Amino acid sequence: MVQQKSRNQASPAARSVTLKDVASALGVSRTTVSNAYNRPDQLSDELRDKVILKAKAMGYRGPNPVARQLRTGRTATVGLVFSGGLTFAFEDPAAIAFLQGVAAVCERNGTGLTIVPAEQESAAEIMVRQAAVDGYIIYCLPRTSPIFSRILDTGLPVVLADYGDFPGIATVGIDDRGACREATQYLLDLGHRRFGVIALEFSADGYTGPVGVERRALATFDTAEARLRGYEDALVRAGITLTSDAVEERPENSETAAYEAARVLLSRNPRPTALLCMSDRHAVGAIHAADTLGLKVPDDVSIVGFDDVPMAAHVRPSLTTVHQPLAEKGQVAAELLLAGAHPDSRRLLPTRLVVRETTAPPA
Amino acid sequence: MVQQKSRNQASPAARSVTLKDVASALGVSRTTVSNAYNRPDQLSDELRDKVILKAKAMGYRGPNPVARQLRTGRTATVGLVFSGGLTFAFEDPAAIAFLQGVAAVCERNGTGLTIVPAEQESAAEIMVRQAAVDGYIIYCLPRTSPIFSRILDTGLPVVLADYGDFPGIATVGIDDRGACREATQYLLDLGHRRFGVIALEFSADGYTGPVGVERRALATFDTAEARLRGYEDALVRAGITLTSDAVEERPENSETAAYEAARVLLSRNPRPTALLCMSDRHAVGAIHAADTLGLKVPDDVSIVGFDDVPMAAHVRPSLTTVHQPLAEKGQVAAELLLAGAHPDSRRLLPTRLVVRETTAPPA
DNA sequence: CTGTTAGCGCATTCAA
DNA sequence: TTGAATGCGCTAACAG
Repeated sequence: MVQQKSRNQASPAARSVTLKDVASALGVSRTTVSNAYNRPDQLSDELRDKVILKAKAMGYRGPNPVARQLRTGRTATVGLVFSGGLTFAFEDPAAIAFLQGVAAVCERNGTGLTIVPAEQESAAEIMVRQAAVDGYIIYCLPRTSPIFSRILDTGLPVVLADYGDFPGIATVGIDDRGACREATQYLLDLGHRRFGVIALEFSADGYTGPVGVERRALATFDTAEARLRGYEDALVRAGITLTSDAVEERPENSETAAYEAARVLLSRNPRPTALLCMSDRHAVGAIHAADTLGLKVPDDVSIVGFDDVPMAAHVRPSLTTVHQPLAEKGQVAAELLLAGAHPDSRRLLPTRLVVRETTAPPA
Repeated sequence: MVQQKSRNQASPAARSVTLKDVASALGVSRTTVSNAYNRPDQLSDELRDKVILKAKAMGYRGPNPVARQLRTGRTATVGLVFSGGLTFAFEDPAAIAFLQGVAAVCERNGTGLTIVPAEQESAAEIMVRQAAVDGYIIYCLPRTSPIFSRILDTGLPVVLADYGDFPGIATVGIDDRGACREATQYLLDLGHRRFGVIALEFSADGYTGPVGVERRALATFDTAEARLRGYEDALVRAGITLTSDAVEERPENSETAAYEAARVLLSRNPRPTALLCMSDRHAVGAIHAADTLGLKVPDDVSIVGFDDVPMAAHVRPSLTTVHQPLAEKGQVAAELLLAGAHPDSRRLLPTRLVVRETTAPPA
């Protein structure tokens, strides 16, 4: 039986040609072959061509990336961790825009991008263990997630996106609280006095319903808490109290979820004249709910979203919403990481209220 | 100056603790430490705990993934190559749905997913060289792209998505031609006789305008050509000829691009009573164009899309379109790859025409 | 249950 | 320009 010398290797794949093989077949040193690929200026064009040609003829596929990574200590790849599973991530326009920003920088930089799902914790832990990356960007992962500490354990540079603040780790985000304060103030200035809030999840436990102090105390997602505070800032200043049943939490960022929440809020008596939503998808669901309740937007109820995803401008009526630079957030996150993710890095990106058609003075 | 023994290593990062260090500090063998992490059943719980504890105390971060990859010959990561740049990819609902499918399978399988951008060819070649993956899924990359041959050169398993046919490589796709034939037949049955087509790109050169035989001869994207053929199949059978100026190619899959194309087509005399679009985004742009031209959809003009992305059901009027299982396509691609991407694998997924509100008999 | 041995494939000094 | 030597950090046979 024709058989190669048995190798101490697990992979059943046929042993392939290595740089060494090419070198010896050619009677040159390994260095020379390596240089032919990686440092063309270190040898004569003639020799280089000869090497490459021979390599091709022998079926050499070029330097093995893994071996190079081990040798150089760099993978030229960043890891991106999403919470809530990839299915969620790729359905959420905000997450996609963020991803797009990250990807753009990676692309420009010749850096790979590895997606690490954090849906099932067990799987995620394995992923983090086995992923060959030079650093991580963490998007929307609850502080309490075990993945979080796993990643920190790797000792690799980390950038956090959309975390209020995290001493000792680089972060990028927006002033959620200020943005929401501004949006609410706008509604107050229009004359609104009765408000309802459709909130994103405070904690990754699937809770659905009104949000009271106990609920907020347990918050592991900074975003929801910061935004709610922003709403309150403005309301309190106007002498208005937001009762817990004026705030409906919906863990899922979908139109459907918000639809139901809006129906709950709009059925209260007295009915709120304005709905503050923590995402545009929620806002769209709220518009739909108002519609089916026979309420006109914005005449009977004003609605404000958050994010300013492309859809916000396209729905009818078009959405008044807080614009945040989602793709840019991704870009900055990637840039920060590529620059080493200095622990003191803190980038706050600007937001602005975009007034469109879903807001008006109350009837 | 306190200085470690100089190391033959490029990375300026501080040398970190290795498995070997832990082993010697503990007076056990490297195997034992390795086993403590990878094969808990190979040593006593007691010893294992001792090892892990000591490792932690020493600041050992666990087995280095790259070293493991080199050693095992597996990276447990698949590469996903998109054409047209990531910015495009993450903006295109169809691409995202595909990605979602791929990601879901990877997640389930504990496999990483590395996105390889193929926007700039030079950068992409570098990426392919340096990416540590066990195989590639190629989505929408023109046959003529140099990346294509680079990837084939790696000798790694490859699965092609949405390529008509490719001898010797595993593929997954749909029967574009048949699906379009069916959609067209439906319009014919409604009584339509004058058609316009808004086409996706035939070749990645940015060409915009009517599509004649010369243009089609150069096609490097199978999808556009197959779909156009499908339209023609049905038309020819009905004795109708599609002239080249009844087909407007728009390389960009956006509402805006289609809007313009539709204005061109709907300005022809006689005006087509039906528009066949190769994507839902194109169809939505066409609806918009009809609207601004004062034409009612579907009374004055029927419009058919392709893909059945979520938006298709939500726009008003809701879109009659060809449904294709986008996420499932991604799933199958990933499954095929994980199963070794046998060159003979060919999976054709079912499509179906979803009739909604944008089609009706001609006036 | 534990240790010994032998590389995985490469890039990088340093000397010639 | 080129080559020899070295080890990146780990895992899997295999033997004890």
